[in-house]
Amino acid sequence: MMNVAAHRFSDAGLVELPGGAVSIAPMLLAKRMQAATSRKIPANETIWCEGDARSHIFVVRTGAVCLSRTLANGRRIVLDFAYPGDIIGMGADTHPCDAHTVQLTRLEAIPAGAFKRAVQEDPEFGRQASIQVANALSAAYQHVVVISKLSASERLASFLVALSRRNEANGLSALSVLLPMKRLDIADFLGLTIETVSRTFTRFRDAGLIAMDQHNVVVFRDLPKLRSLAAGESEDE
Amino acid sequence: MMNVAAHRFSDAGLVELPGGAVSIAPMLLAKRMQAATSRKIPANETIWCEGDARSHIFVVRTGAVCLSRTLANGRRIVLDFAYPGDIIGMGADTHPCDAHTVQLTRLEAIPAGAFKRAVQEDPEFGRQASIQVANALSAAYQHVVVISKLSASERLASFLVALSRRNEANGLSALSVLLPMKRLDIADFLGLTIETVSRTFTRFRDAGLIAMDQHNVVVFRDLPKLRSLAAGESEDE
DNA sequence: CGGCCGCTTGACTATTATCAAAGATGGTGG
DNA sequence: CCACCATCTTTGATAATAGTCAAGCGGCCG
Repeated sequence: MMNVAAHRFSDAGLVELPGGAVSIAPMLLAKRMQAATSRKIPANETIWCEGDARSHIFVVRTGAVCLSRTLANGRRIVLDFAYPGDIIGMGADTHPCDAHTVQLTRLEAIPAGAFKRAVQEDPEFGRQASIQVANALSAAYQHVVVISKLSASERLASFLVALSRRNEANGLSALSVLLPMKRLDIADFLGLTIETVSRTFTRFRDAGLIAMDQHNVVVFRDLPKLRSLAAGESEDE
Repeated sequence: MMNVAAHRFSDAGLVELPGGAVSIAPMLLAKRMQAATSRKIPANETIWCEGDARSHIFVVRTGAVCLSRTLANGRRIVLDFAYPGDIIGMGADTHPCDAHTVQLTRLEAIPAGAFKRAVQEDPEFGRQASIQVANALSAAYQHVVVISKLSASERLASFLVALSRRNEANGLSALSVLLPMKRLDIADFLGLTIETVSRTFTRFRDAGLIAMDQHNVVVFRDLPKLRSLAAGESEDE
């Protein structure tokens, strides 16, 4: 239903995904935990850069991570956000994107070699990986849809609804969401500018679709309408 | 370097990919050919629809296939084009997109069951699949970049340059390309309208970047400039 | 030969980006 | 604890790019 690529939980245990974030079931993860070390990273810190050699696979424990690419002339694109439970840094030998924290974040770092070995030794592990990547690819396609065919309002609605659904999947309320990232990150994820994102938030508020006490807490006042917007079912067409 | 997702050849033999197209090495394909039947399909014919149960995996032999999604209100997005050598229709049990021919196309149809069995029986087969999907995901990310941050000219340049590189990879000239698909397909792939695509072709022609005798044959007159455009290195920034 | 389909071109509109500046917010040090 | 500063967000005015609406052109097929 949305663009936040990796935030789909599955009954599978595994994972693999070049640059994107993937969910991992606790038990299978636990099997590999002996090799992992924990790292605590402040907000707005770079975890790796595009082109860096991949040394570790990271599991997000707390906080949030932003995965992005930057073009020659400085234009930046956010490809995905990773939240607790997501795993990031898999795939090719060199990272295809930058990764930075958007708030204080705790990561488990699993050496790339150990992870690779685990995938090779356990065929089921590898099979589940394929499924996860296929899901991530579906999500990336959905991101293409959102960016290429939805208006500013529809894009922001789609972003908020995805966060709402994620809350729901985690047993939290679907009626409010926290926005750990900055407006710039949201804008670059949705292919908009910070001004347009800000104005759209204001319009949503004025239209009674959401309420915002602080600018990183959104309370939904008309979730059905937002969902309809997110699906591109707007009246104008 | 581009968005035409599946058009990356690798030394791997395999494949897997929800909706997208993937290249397959001739030899490994041959091993499975006994189960395949050939189909010849006219232009503008639907191969499958979004939501259909997946019955076969198809290998494109000649022609070209367009993979697309359509939103509730009719807006359409082209996710990928598939050319000879590409394999389409893998992934989930139901197709996540529509597929239609853009010209007379010959397909090899491999029953889904036979394909699945082959993947399960041969671990290396499955491992290569993961790699292919990872590549497809990288390409999808690149598509996101193109659509969210490039101007109309840059998007079209990126499309043309990708076709040029594909020719090159196939031992053909990089200096001209054929466009088997309609303007609408190009527009929906690049997140533009047919009018904008048409105007951009005209501007490229007027600027001496390309020559076009027929509207489906493009001859490059300034490939370096086009490549620079495609990379988003335009002077205006 | 005629009609249809797809491509091109033109005039105008609209959405979003850009440029600019004024509030918030949060953290730091006095 | 408060004040200040840097950073982020919001708001406003204007501009530019691409979309929309409309019409004309051209080739292809019946």
